[in-house]
Amino acid sequence: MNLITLKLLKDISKVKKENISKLMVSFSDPFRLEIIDLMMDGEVCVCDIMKLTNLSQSRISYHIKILKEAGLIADRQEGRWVYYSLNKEALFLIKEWITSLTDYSSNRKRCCE
Amino acid sequence: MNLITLKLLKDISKVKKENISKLMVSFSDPFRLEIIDLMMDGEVCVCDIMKLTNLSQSRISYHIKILKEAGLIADRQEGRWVYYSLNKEALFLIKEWITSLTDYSSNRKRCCE
DNA sequence: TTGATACATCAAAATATTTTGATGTATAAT
DNA sequence: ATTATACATCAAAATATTTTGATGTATCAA
Repeated sequence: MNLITLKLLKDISKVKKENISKLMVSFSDPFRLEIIDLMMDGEVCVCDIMKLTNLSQSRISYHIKILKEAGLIADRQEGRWVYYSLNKEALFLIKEWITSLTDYSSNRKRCCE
Repeated sequence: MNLITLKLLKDISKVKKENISKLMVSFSDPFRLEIIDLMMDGEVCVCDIMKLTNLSQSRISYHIKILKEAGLIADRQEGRWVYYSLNKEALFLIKEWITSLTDYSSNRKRCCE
C-alpha cells in the first residue's frame, strides 16, 4: 500500500469518526445486539421484538431510537405497524472503518519517535 | 450463498456475541477511539498518549484497561514503559462479525411470519 | 363514535460509566 | 539509599445511560 492510500484511509477514519462513534455506541448494548440479530431475518416491528424477547414496549422503543439515530436501521410504516430493518449502508461504513484500522495499522514498533 | 453457509454465519455471530459486545463497548467512547487512532501509527505508551491528547494519566489508564479487557490491544513492558498496540486478531473478529451481518441480512420483507 | 392496538414520548428512578485526585508499585537514574 | 519516572489502582464524585410506568397519538375494527 502506498503513502497516498494510507493518508486517504486515515482521512476517511477522521472524517467519519462522529458517525462511527454513534454506530459503535449503538452496538454497545447487549439488548440492541439482540434486536440487531432479529433484524438479520428481515423486517421486524416492535411487537415482533416484544414476542421474541422479553423486553417491555417502551424499552424496545428506546433502543430502537438509539439505533435509528445512529443511522443503523431504517423504518417503514404500514398502517399501525412500523417495520424496522438494518441499513446496509451503515454496516458497510463500519466495515470500511474497521478495514482502515486493519489495513493502516503499521507494523512500526514505535509510533512517536 | 446457500442455507448451510447462512446457518454457519449465524452461529458465528451467536457464539462470539459476548466478545463482540465487549469489543463494541470498547469502541463506544470517543476518547478510546482517539487512543485507537494513535495506535494505528504503531505502539504507544501511556506517556505518548498523554502528550498527544490532553487526558490525565489515570484517565488514560482507565480507558486502556477497558480496551485491554476487551482484547483489543496488546501490551509489552520495556523497563518502566508499557507499550500498547492494536491486536489485529480482534479487529478481524469484528470485521468478520460485521461481514456476517451484511452477508446474512436477508432482503426478506418480513421476518416473523 | 367507541374501544382496541401499535408505537412514541416523558419524567423519575435505577443503574452504569467515567472522571478525579490520591496513593501504591515497580523500574531506573543519581 | 534516595529520588524520579511510568503506570496501575482505588474510592468518591460527577455524569451518562437505561429502565419503568404513565400518558399521548395515530390507525384501525366493530
